[in-house]
Amino acid sequence: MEERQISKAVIKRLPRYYRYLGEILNSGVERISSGELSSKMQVTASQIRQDLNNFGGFGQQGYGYNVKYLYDEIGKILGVNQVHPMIVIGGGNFGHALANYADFEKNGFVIKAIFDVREDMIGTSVRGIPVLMMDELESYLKKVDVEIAVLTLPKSKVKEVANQLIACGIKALWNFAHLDLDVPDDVVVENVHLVDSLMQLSYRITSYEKKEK
Amino acid sequence: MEERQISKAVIKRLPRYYRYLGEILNSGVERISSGELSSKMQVTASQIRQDLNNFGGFGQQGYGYNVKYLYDEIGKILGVNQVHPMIVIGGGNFGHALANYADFEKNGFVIKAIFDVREDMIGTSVRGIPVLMMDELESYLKKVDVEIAVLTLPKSKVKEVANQLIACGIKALWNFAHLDLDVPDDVVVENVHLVDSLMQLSYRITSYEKKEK
DNA sequence: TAGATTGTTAATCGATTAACAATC
DNA sequence: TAGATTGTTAATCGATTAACAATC
Repeated sequence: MEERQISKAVIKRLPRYYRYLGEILNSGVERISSGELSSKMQVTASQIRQDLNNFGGFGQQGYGYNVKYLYDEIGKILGVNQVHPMIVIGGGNFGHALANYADFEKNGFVIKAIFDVREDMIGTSVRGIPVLMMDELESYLKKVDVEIAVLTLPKSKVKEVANQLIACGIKALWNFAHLDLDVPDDVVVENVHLVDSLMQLSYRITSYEKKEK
Repeated sequence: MEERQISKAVIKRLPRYYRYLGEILNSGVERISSGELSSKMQVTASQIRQDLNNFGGFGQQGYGYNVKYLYDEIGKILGVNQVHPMIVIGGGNFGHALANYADFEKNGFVIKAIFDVREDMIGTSVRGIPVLMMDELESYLKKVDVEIAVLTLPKSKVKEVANQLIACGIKALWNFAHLDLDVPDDVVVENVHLVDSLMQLSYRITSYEKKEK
């Protein structure tokens, strides 16, 4: 039950480990030491070992880590060994782009439907994913098992829709709207704040130029 | 010249302060204390004061902070008081979505052109933003001042294009491809790794369910 | 002046790095 | 067995929080 809380910083690094290990695996390498991985990834070997040991001992003294095994184990930790059915709310440009992006499926994130309010989208589909109307949402969620709802709708409507989704039992929101959602404890929200990301870039440009003067 | 290095954690919080202050400003509030802001934003008042004091004393004892002034000052720190001309490389779904997203412009991030290789896009435009061909890129960059290049092209082509851009003098890359770019010291890269974000969400779903058992 | 709240120093907490005994 | 490399403890570093003197 009560597992030790893993820090956010560690979780944030896991997908990157997973990605590098996948590439190393594809290149046919069988084993790797924390030292080798360290130099590839530009993090310390110590950090790699500490991070991994939060979840258990995946390596072997004198040998290192078996790439395939470690890759799979990190996959399990991240939950990408399972299928995560998703729906996209908002059939605008962003919703379309996400639905068209095949990389998600490779990791088990499967978009089942797109919801929108625009009536001219009735009957359309994106890469085989049907576009449904928002008023069908609740009945849809009663029939179909959905784990993650992706929010790509206008800021003004997000809160209302999020509440509706939560009321229907959705426990995970991937939020692209530029606001913070206030949700119950058992609902997880991951934000993608593109404007914030751009501002951080802008800060770094500005501060770099300042330093040079 | 040699300013004290501001930590990444602080920079990451600045856009959020900026957003909240913008909303508070719009609601007509003139002054705010770190305590009030603290309860709105769910961070400690102490952190707010520490963060701000990295850049100077923006408040006044006994009074708090003038919302408009603080908002503007953070804007300057982030560089959103300036115009940042951008180009988008990759006219696919994502490039289109970004070009259509008007929120960037509000903060000074203006997309000037979209570049693609697909010849059927010649002469087209998105919201008035022209789509140009990749072979025009270098001559375009000689004529037009561009600060940020947005990379929304297939993984396989990103590195090559990034090098080309850097050779043309671009100093800032906003990278949507799922790989880490290796760039010179004077070039800044901000990554948007959507798959990583989704995996973090997935981890939190999985670990939450585990705890509940 | 008294009250409020900042700016800033000190204390605490957590994360990263270093070191090394355990062990393959 | 000797060499390599992990798992893990200890040391360091940095970030957050608490406390309070300065001051509006």
